[in-house]
Amino acid sequence: MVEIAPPAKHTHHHGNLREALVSAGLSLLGSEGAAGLTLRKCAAMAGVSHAAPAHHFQGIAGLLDAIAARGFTLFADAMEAEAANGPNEPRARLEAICLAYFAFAKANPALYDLMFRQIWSLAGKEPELGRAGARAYGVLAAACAPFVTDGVEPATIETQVWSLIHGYSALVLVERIDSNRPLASVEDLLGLLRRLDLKTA
Amino acid sequence: MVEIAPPAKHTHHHGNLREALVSAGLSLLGSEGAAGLTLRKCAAMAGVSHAAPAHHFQGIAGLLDAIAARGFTLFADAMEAEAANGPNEPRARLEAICLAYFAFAKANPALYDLMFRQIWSLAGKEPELGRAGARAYGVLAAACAPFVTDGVEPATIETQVWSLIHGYSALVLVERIDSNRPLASVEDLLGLLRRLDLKTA
DNA sequence: TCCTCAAACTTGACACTGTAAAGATCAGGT
DNA sequence: ACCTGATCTTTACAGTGTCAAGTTTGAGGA
Repeated sequence: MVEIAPPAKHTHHHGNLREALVSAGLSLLGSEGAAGLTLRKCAAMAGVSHAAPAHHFQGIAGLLDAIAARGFTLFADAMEAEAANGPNEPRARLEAICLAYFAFAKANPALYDLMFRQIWSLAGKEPELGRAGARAYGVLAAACAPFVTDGVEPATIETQVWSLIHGYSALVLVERIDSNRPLASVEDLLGLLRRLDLKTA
Repeated sequence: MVEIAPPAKHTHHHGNLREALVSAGLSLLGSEGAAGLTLRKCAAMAGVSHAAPAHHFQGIAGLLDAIAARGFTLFADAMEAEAANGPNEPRARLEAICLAYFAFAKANPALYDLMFRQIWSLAGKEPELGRAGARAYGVLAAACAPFVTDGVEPATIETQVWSLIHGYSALVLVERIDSNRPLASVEDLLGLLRRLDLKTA
């Protein structure tokens, strides 16, 4: 339980409390999992009283939203980086992004879980979370675009790809259902994507 | 908050407390969502003291496991029923099961969420939950069998199908990520499954 | 029949959670 | 200089799960 960015000289105001609380939350999520993410622990890490986070984010839901928004930003960054590194060919690009998607979920299971839990509760407000989520969606949608053949909605391809990789990630995080028959590898999963038609325009 | 199966004449022993607690949990999950599922509320519904559930299930995790196990049983029942009603043709059967899968998730969002959350924490023990989960997996695996062509592992097809429908269900429960582009319909999603090869043996 | 004893449940306490109201402190404008 | 509003603290409270210790019940043996 290390203090994150404590004030140099103790003033009453923290200076960058919002940032410190989100960082503390990400840290707790990584070290202790979802159960360890607490208003009071975040407050302690940031070196403020336990009621300070509730004040800034008006309740724990707001803090979770902010953490999830940061998560989506990191998520989009990771996918974009992977896409930029690989070859500029549609199928390879899509697969690279899917692999980055899965790698992120596997590396940050509690955060990934929180992200998709929080984006549900967002009822129109919390624009930061909405924007971060939309950006992540955009990265994947762009990779899907070359596979949108004439007469089919882009949403169809996007939903198919997103469902497939999200479902696989969720199932892997959850371990296998039937321990007698373990899940296939990511590469095997992507076999289904290779059946998508490439637009021939 | 209605009492479930209260004892006719008040004896010290409840008689069928385990059953009453699981039913109470399912009821709470349906009416108030995950946040409303509480040891103490379940106890009140079953007409026992707040510590009784913890005694039977040694902690709330045990109660959640039992509820999730019941959920997987209902889940497998629903998929089997749908498969039995439809035509005995591989593709139609697989699609019917996927639609039943999605319908169950949509009808019982909190329960569906709990099921996949709990099956993760099960560390080898809690055989009831493991068995119920394996049965549900078996229903879907059986529907996948006709698509297992020579040279590919059954787990590959099963993982592809399970990931696709689970991912879609999870995304729908979570609402759309980018509200500017809503998710495609289930039927559109199943378009990807129609690209699977049928075994020609 | 009565006794014993283990299991089922209750009671009471505890630590911890999020929330709310009210007070203290500080920054900045007039 | 003084007010004003935002920031943070203090204090209190209801609710959560868990634990230890006590009470009741029912079943099985002497």
